[in-house]
Amino acid sequence: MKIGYPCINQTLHLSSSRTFRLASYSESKFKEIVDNNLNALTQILEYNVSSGLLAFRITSDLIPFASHPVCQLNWQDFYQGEFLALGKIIKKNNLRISLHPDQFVLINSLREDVLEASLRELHYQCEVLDLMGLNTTHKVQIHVGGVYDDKQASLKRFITRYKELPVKIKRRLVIENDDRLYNFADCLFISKKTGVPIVLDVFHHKCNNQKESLDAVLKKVVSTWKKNDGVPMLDYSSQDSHKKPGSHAPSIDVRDFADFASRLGRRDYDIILEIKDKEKSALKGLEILNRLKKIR
DNA sequence: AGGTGTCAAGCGTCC
DNA sequence: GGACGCTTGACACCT
Repeated sequence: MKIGYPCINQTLHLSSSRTFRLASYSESKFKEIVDNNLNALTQILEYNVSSGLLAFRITSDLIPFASHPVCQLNWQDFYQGEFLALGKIIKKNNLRISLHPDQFVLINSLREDVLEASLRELHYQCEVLDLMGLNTTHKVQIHVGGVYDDKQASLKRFITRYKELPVKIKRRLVIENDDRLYNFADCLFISKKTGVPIVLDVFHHKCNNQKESLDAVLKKVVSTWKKNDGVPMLDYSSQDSHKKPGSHAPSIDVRDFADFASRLGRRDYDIILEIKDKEKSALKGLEILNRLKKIR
């Protein structure tokens, strides 16, 4: 069982997701920012290793504009050495890595230009993992996408598009249930037709479900992950009690997490805590997992 | 130095 | 049909 957090570390005063405006794009600016981001990522991973946080989501902003036509530099070759060095840290310490393209990546879009941009972005994110020399247990996770006034047709379009993906993307892609449009049952339907593994977002599942028990859902989730996909990944967060349903808590709800963790049983999962104070909550989560392990 | 409007990209909801 | 939310940071320009 590994636990970690997404993208940003608040203890170290550095960022692996610095970016800049498209209007101010230049090759030197690009190199300056990417140098910074790769260096920051190295330090964040080292912090994670020394803290026992062995799961981590790398930011989509690591290489700004990597999938945009404005970027003409062959960054894959230019930063080959840096990527390999990062991969070495990851492999040596047995870290689990994911990436999560944001809301613009929609492989079931009705718009051709959106689909093309999405494929370019997926290609970039998969390439980052490839360049690090990582195997296919390191994943790129997306949501199913839009509904476009016809959920059945949009589900089917996702399936068709998925089947047409290049192997480079397909072997890393996993889907995640969301809080409004496509719930776990929808993801399972897609997974059965395609074999795509499912990242269960436990919090979204609470918001949007068909009354399946957590245990029943987890059992099904596990069956979607094959040997080459590694241990199933979960996203966890809890409700901000001061905000409307669906809002992420500022800090981990220790009791809720302990309750959730105790229901995971003996099966193995890697968990990303999507909580605003990042590594601070992840460290509390790690402590809870360690305590549970001792009791068992 | 600190404040703030804005940023490559989409979609759904609300009015 | 336009504004806003998602979820949020950080750039870039202003004072």
